[in-house]
Order: sequence, then C-alpha cells, then structure tokens
Amino acid sequence: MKANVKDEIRAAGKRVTRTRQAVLAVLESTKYPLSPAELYARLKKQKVPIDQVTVYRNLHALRAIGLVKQVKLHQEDHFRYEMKEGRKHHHHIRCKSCGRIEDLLLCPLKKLTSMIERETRFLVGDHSLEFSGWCPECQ
Amino acid sequence: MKANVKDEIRAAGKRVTRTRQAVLAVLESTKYPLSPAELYARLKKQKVPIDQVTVYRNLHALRAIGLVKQVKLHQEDHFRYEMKEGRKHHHHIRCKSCGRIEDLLLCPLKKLTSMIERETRFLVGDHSLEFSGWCPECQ
DNA sequence: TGGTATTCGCAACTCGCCTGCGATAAGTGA
DNA sequence: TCACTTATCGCAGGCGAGTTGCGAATACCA
Repeated sequence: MKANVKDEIRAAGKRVTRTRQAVLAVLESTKYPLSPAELYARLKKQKVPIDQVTVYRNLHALRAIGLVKQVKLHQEDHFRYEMKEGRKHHHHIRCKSCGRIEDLLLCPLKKLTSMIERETRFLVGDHSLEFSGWCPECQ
Repeated sequence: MKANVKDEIRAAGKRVTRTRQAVLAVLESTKYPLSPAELYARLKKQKVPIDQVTVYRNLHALRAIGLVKQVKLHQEDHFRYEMKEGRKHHHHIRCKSCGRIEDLLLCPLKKLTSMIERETRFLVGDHSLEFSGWCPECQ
C-alpha cells in the first residue's frame, strides 16, 4: 500500500489498522468492483484473520474518506466496491452468463445531462450507466 | 383493467385472480416504478386483503408473462416494478432528497452500443441508465 | 511506555425476499 | 349449474446481505 494512502486515512482521523490495510490491498489488486462477500472470501483465502462485519465497516469508512467507491450493478441485489483513487469516471459491462465484469472508460453523457436538466428541471448530481450481455467466451 | 390484459394472462396459462387484478390496477395507476413494499402498502390502504408473499409472487408471474417490468435503481437495495405494456423504452431520474422518480423518455445509447460491442467483443443485451439529483421542489 | 479513542470480533438483529404446505378458488367440462 | 382439477393464496418459517450493541483489543499521541 502506498504511503500517501496511509496519510489520507490518518488525515481523516481514522487509523491504519491491519484489517483496513488488508481490505485496501485486495481492492488495489483487483481490476473490477468486488462485493463484500467476495472481498471477505479473498481475505479468508489469504489467511487474513478478519470478521465479515469488519469488512463492511472498513468499506464504509474508506468510502467516507473517499478512497473507495460504491457501485451498484443492474440486476444485482448487493453493492460492490472499487478503488477510487486515480481512476477516471467510468462505467461497467457485465456478462449475463459468467458474471465477468469489465470497465468501460468512455462516458457519453455530458451533453445529455444538460438536456435533461432543461427538460425535467431537476438538478442532476450523478448518473449510472451499465451494459450487460455476453462476453467473448460465453457467446 | 383492460380485457386484453386478462386474455394475455389466461393465454399464458395463468389465472385472473382477485389479488392479481388488484396488483395490476395499482401498477396501472402509478406513473413511476413501485417497490413491492410500496405496492403492498397501497393495497392495504385500499383495504384489499392480500399477503406480502402474494405481492411478490404476482409480480414474478406478471413479469414472466411480460406484462410487468423489473427495474433496479442506482443506490437502492431493492427492485421496483412498472407496467410494460404500451410503454416505450425509457430511463429514470430520481431525487436524492425526496425520492421522487420520473421517467426520461429519451435514450441516446443506440450508437454507443455498437461501439462498445466493437471495443469489448461483448454482445450487448441490455443497458441501464439512471440519473439522480435534486427535483425542482428540493433544490 | 502508558492512556484513550478507534476499531475489532462476536452475537443477535433488521430488512427484502423466498419456500413449504395445507387451504382456497379460478377455470374447464359435463 | 356443479364438481373437479390445479393454480394461487395466506401463514409460518427460512435465507442472505447488511447493521447494531457491547466488551475486548489495538493504533497512535503524548
């Protein structure tokens, strides 16, 4: 884990604990958003002693600091988490068959946002965009 | 409830029951997608005798027939349902403050889909797009 | 090297949703 | 119209994701 990440945690008045470092290490080494259960399973596999509750609590804490981002995928009934640091705004595509998730680095919605604001008189804060389909292996 | 809706239910080998009609009536009279809990609350308010399980089972049955569509909104941890019949493909915008949901009748993603298929080699089946922000009243 | 507030682990809980099962009622045919 | 078949219903209980309370452990500041 990078030193500036530790500093960010301390700067937020939080502590750099063993479990928190382990959670961050797994998220840093994964290229797609993980569910708390997947994260917990990986930590167990690595023989990291940690409770499921602690996984949730750390994810919440890291999200509050801004190090981690919460993602909700279409048709899934749980949240996923990914590192926020250094990542550009992006979206996801998910395979309906094997569950594989990939990043989409594009976002075509800037123009659309102002159009929607004009039409609905809402003030747009966020958007979520996700595709699902079949990956090359599952077609 | 329209006669052709009843016919569609029967054509699918399902029965036109008291509870099923009540569920459909509520969905037909609502302009935004309802959660099972909201639907159940409305039925209770209308003094319709129905169990929560029956609400779920009817939503599943109606979805299987194709009369009802399941929707999952960003940052919500439950599903919502809306009438499918006669409705064009659309998306939603949701107020972060009061929870109000409105339809967006546009969809800008046709061109983008083929681009994504080329780039990722996925075969795209669905997409979900949702905006959130603050409605005129909550700004 | 303490003192103390944060964090951890465990148990138990909430919430959305589903399953099993016996009872009820919609639709069919006589 | 009636009786029969089977989808559907209501109730009780179960499951998985996520949360809360609390006493014990530990990061970190002086």
